[in-house]
Amino acid sequence: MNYDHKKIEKKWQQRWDEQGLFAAKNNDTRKKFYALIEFPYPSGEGLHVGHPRSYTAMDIIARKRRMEGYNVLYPIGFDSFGLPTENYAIKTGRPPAEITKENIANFTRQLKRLGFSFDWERAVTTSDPSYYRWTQWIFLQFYKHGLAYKAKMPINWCPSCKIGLANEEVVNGGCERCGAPVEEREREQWMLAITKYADKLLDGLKEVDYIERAKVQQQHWIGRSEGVNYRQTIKDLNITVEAYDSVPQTFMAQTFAVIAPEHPLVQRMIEGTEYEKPVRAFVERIIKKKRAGKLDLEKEMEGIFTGRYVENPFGTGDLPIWVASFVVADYGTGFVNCSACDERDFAFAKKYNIPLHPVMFPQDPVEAEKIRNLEYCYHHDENGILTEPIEFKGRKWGEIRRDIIKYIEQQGFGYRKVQYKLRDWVFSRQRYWGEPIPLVYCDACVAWVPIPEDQLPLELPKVEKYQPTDTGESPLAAMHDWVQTTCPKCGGPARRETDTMPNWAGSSWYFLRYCDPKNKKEFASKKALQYWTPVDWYNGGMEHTVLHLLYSRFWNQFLYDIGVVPTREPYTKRTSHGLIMAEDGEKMSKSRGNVVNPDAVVEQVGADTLRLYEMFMGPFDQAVPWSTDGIMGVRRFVEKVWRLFHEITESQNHRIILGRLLHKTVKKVTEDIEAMKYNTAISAMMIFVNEAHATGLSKEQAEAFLKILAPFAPHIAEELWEQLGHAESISREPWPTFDSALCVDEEIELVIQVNGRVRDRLRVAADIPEADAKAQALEREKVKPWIAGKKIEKVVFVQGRLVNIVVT
RNA sequence: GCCGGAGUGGCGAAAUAGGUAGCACGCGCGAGACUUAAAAUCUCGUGACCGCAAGGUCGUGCGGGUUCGAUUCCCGCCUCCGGCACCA
Repeated sequence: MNYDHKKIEKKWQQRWDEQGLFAAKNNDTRKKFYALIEFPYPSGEGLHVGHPRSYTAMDIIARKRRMEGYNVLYPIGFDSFGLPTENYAIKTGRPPAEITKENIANFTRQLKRLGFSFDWERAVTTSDPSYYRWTQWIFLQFYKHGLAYKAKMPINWCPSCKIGLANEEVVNGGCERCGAPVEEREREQWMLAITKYADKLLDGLKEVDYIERAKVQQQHWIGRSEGVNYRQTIKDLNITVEAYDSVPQTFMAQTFAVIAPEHPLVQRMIEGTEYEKPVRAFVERIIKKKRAGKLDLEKEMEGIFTGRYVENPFGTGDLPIWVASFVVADYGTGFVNCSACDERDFAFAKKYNIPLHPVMFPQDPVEAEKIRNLEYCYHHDENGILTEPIEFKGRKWGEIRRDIIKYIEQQGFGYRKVQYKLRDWVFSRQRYWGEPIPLVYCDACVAWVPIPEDQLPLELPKVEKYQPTDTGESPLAAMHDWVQTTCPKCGGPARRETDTMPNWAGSSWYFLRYCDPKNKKEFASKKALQYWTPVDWYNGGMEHTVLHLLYSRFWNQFLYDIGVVPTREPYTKRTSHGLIMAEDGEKMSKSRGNVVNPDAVVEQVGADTLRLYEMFMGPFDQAVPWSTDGIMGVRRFVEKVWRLFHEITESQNHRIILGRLLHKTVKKVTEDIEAMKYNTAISAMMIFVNEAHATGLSKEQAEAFLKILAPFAPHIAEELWEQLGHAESISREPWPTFDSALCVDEEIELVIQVNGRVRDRLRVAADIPEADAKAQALEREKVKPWIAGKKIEKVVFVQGRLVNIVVT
């Protein structure tokens, strides 16, 4: 019988579908397991070979868990709002909803062909009104709790996409999607106050099991630092200005201050003075450069004196205020006190001949002299010795942080302050294809009024044109009939918000909807959430670590705080897969023409082979290049399995050997799956099959092997399982167990070393006594020449491994 | 610059509570068997150098160190990938 992957795979996919085999049950006494992958964006290009890497990995986990007796939820859905579809709509004039429907149909077909054990009955689509009704509802909860607010602020504006971008969407000063240089623009934007959750998001990381890289990246992104804000006054103007300092140990070294070019105080400081003209010119030039994204590239720092001084709260003289290019406007106060103990400050002062006053020195007197002479900048050294203030003279920089902050507070110089790099989330988009923001502005109430919850969803109206307007408003703004409405509160005239939500919105809570996807009264019932959440294991790409992962944690924590979800953290465990590169080692991309189409692969070699290959190609968390030859090797393995079950008959005399190997294989596969070491798990199964070809195998052995193969290659496993005479799906079988005693060899190869070099090997019982092993080793013919005439210092014995004779 | 991760055969990679590196597995390549032939399949070989061979020497990015023994641990570098990037 020939192995016909097309026939077999189709047959089982249909059967699984008909039987609803992978539908998760909400009311169940079994222990639950919630496996999650990042749902795809249904692009016109169809599935990418990168998708199955993550999906197969979690499918293997999900299938194994079912066999281990868990009630498994492994859902799928579509993150269908977003730019590519809208851009395609602009180009073709076709409604995005229509395009999306087609793309989803195509993705569904492609995903089903790969045999994933998704619960298709729970599939959600973020652009479906029955779904985004609840996205809007959650937004209103944010609004009602004061965490959604409108602010006029400079946003990252992409002139090509005509859209405002979140900080996270700006890559190297360019638009993440189209690469065009990003400009700054003032706009009224809806913001989500994620910074209010900075500490909670940080704390939550302690209680979750995430891949270390992801934790570190999130911590970095949140960027918490603890320091002091100095209270000080600009001389002659009587303006109070604070300066943030995260390294206050060396505050006595401060000799000047800098302010960001964008800072509103700059204008007030120079108004009507001789500095007004040059400073204004400087500021304009720098801001222009910054907007063009050209400032970061050249590391050169520039500045200009404002003619003003800030009163030094420490009484060591007034600090001249400079406008400096390197000051970040929206971090801290945008105003910084500078000293010899910071590299940038030091370089800046040197460039403009501003006096410096070091107060920390190395213990080495020669080096200390160099610091006194300002030869280089000395900073952040745990062992640096302070000279000022007098109360801290002689103490080490690394030991005085707490004390000095206390001192600064006691003296009234400033107060303790925590800063974050995290900024609030720019939540509105001037686009059509997103969730409408369910608020209306009422002139009479002078406020944004929420649409009553029972009137949700606020559906996206059909428009004629999908182009953003020239003013940068969304196409919805041109729909006057839609925009003009009445205020739900006072009944007076009102106008709708025409901005929509970013596509991070729908994906920030989809894992909750999966728990109860058809619910019409709530976003998910308490009971369903209680049972399923948190997600036990979430696998996804590293590229989503500071975007989707952080945002969805934020939403979940907020929903927890208002009492509508049962757990603080949404995901217990987070792992990440490596990228699949093209055969040439480059990133796969349409423009390079090196994209591998999964449809063609499945057609040619079958879904089981593709799944196995993607798991076998290399370590799961590492980037690996695609290899057409490599996939043929895996195909050969699949065919070998097929032949094993059709051609090889049992041969009694080798059953013992194979039995041991089977136990070892079951152990290896069982453990490797948990550690996501799929490549070595498959290699172990290959070894087993190679051996079984030589020795034959019994029915029980064949069955056990099929069970461990099933999560990887479910179609062929089902088919062979059926051929062995079983009527029930193999996915209903219990996961095989192994006998630890049978996983160790009785006989081993003992290595004999002389001075650490292998000179001989011999087969001995695994539990050979130390004395016997040593005695035998010394008597070996191959060993004798190496020890003859030499003094034996000692003989090292490692149980089950080696004897090492040390001679001199 | 800072923070992660990684450097091992012709290639993807195995092996790290220190213990046979690469006869884990797979690909590729070479030879052979089967075949009229090809494909498929099966068998054997495949790090470098020396040697007819037995065998030996060198080899896990580079330089040191600890150890009977280091791909694994420590110190100092180099290169590549990912992230952050004037955050005071």
